[in-house]
Amino acid sequence: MSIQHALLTSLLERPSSGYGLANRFDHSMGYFWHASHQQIYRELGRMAQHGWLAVEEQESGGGRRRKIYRVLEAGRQELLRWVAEPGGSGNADQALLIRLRAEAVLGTRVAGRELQRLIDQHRTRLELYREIEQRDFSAADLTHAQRLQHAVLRRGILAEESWLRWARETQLLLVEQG
Amino acid sequence: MSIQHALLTSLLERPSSGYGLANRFDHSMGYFWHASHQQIYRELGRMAQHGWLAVEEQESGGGRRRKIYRVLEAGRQELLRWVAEPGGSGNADQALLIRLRAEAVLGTRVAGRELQRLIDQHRTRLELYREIEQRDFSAADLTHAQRLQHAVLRRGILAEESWLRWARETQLLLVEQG
DNA sequence: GTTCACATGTAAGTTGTTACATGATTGT
DNA sequence: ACAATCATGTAACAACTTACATGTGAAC
Repeated sequence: MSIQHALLTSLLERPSSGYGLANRFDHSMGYFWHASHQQIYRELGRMAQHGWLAVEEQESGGGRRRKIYRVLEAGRQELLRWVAEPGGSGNADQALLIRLRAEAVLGTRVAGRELQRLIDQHRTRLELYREIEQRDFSAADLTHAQRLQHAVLRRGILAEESWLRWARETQLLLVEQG
Repeated sequence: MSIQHALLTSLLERPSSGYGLANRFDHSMGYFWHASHQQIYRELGRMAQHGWLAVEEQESGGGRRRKIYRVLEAGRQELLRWVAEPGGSGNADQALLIRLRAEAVLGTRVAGRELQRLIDQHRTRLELYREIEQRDFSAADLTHAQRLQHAVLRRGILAEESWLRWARETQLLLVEQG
């Protein structure tokens, strides 16, 4: 459900049509998330019904219709509420990235708490994976099948290490008062 | 749809009940994927209908019912077909990890091609991200908002670098004849 | 006797994907 | 004229999540 908050963030940066949003989305959030245009149109419709967005229909000259969506105060409040709220459902790592982008446009400073929560979580998981690695894959004479299983575990370990490196980098950034 | 192939792989390693599968799944594939028990029961039912699995119903003594699923030849053939077939829909990175596990149990040696295909893809993406970084975030006087946007891009860059490190590690493994 | 792990399922709702459908503007 | 890009939507389906529902066996 945080696709809505990703869209709110994008729309606060600049009011846009669904089409324009889909394109910008691929460039600004595309590093970690893709949304199809159908998803975007559906969510825009819902958020307009909730009163989070204003729709301005343009019939610019001829027949080409465009709908420009702009975030209303209720939408901004919803985004503020969501950025400050910890966890929630769905992928928390992705949600954190959206929260950082949202902070950039809202000017708040609350995402650091969520970052710390996820750091603890990832650290625990990494420790677990390393224990499994030591226990099951530290022998010198592993079979080919075992080495393949090890490779799958390695992906998990390297992914956690990489995430934690990024998290430290980002934590330094949040501590500075820019 | 490759949840089916993940389950086939697990069941080839050991025939199990849906419940047992759900638990083992969290430990063997849990590094990159979680499946709820409802998903598992549904897919087991479908695969049994397809004739990929045999179901042995146990009414062990009293009333406790268990269904033990075992992979039939048709299921093994399907897994063989899928492992060799490139790409397909869904997350290709996750699918590769399942393919590696499947190779461990099938004894095939075809996943290397898919690994190379994904390496090329990830390399291209990483280059693109680095270009964006240089173009938009190499100045010394970035605002706080810009630095947050940079952090989001950094996650993408570090994730790609980490994936490629893993891929090189894994490629060496596949080249050795274990 | 009550909690925990085992074990399986239905139902409803949300989200995501794929296919189909339409029409205008811009550039060649 | 024709293709590409802009622009929006419906419909059907597939996948996934959450809640509800049930019952056994073992341990404490």
